[in-house]
Amino acid sequence: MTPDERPPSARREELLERAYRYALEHGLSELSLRPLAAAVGSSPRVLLFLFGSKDGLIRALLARARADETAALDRARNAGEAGDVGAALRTTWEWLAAPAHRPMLVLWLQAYARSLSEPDGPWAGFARQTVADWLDLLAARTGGDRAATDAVLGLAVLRGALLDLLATGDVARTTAAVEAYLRRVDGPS
Amino acid sequence: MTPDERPPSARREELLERAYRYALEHGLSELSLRPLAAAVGSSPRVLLFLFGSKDGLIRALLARARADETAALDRARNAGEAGDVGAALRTTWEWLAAPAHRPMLVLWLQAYARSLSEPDGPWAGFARQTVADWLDLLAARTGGDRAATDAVLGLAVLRGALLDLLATGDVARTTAAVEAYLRRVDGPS
DNA sequence: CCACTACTGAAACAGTCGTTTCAGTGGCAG
DNA sequence: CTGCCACTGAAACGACTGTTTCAGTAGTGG
Repeated sequence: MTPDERPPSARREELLERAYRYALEHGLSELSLRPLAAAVGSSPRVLLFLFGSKDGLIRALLARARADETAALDRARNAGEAGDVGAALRTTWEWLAAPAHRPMLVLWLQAYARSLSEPDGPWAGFARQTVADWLDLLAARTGGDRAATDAVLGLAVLRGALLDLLATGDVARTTAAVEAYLRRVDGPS
Repeated sequence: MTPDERPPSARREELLERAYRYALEHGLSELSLRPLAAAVGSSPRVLLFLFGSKDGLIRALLARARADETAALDRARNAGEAGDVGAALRTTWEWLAAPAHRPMLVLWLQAYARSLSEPDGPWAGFARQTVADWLDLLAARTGGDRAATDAVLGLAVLRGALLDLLATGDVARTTAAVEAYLRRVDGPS
């Protein structure tokens, strides 16, 4: 009998939220139960009981991180008029560049990288899914093939600038690059 | 007395090369000495002797990976005429999109992500350094401020498209996006 | 009161980790 | 032959890993 994870409960969600905040500070790669349990005021015994296994915990944390990402996705969806890819990109970049979101984005990149080198385990499919989510959003604003390519390119600009920003912390330089792109795609008018 | 790592020797470089190939298959995050030693036909004792510590080994592997990156950087430097950023980007993308380089690039992304969440340890500075290397190259081809921004943007396009490619494996779609960008930056002429 | 569910503490299990200790190899210079 | 040097094997050390066993506790509904 594989120990199943418990259905959502008050205690489970409280501990998940605290564990998520702990993961934002310490990263997911080196997470281990005993220090985590001590930090969130619990015990390894309880974490295993509520989440079934460490993999179950990681899956739950990844899902929690995806909830933050979905929030950003919705914000982009409601930005500007329908069909206005530029507005969606601009809004999303503002969100990405906000210093408060940096720990979450580092966590996101970690999960992305890990899911590439470990097709099995709780990380599986994270990268593929996150790409698909964003492309769906951006492509839904468009019609033809050329516009689909624009969505792929726009997403690449955001993600590449984000990589740069996370490494250097240089908001001004990376924002200038994103805006240079938007100026070209919107037309110089 | 901290156990120092030995100077380069025939045996050291041979084992480093084998360990590098092992890391390309299994990733760096979960690397541990005993399985690695078994795979490369050695023992933990010898790896510690030659590299001083596990951190020393990782530093050596990271440096080895950087050697591959430097090769790509030189290829970009020699592409097209001086001042032709587009040619450098195009050449680099061909290199990035080659299936043979994929394991190395996944490894690169792993190191990048890890160096963001762990400022100390052997990973330190990897992300910042790799960004700086490429920006130096691309910016050296240019003069004014606008061109510097173009370099940042061009690099972002490559890295963003690479993230997409590594997750989805879709060479055609990501290459189309990169070329759409190059067409705009070179001008429609 | 009683049974039931949800949760918890303490301790132990078997395994892996990086590293160290001790004791050697084989080869090559003097 | 002697001494030095690069390298190696076997075994152990203590710390840490996820997980399990056993034994509870608090609260709630019948």
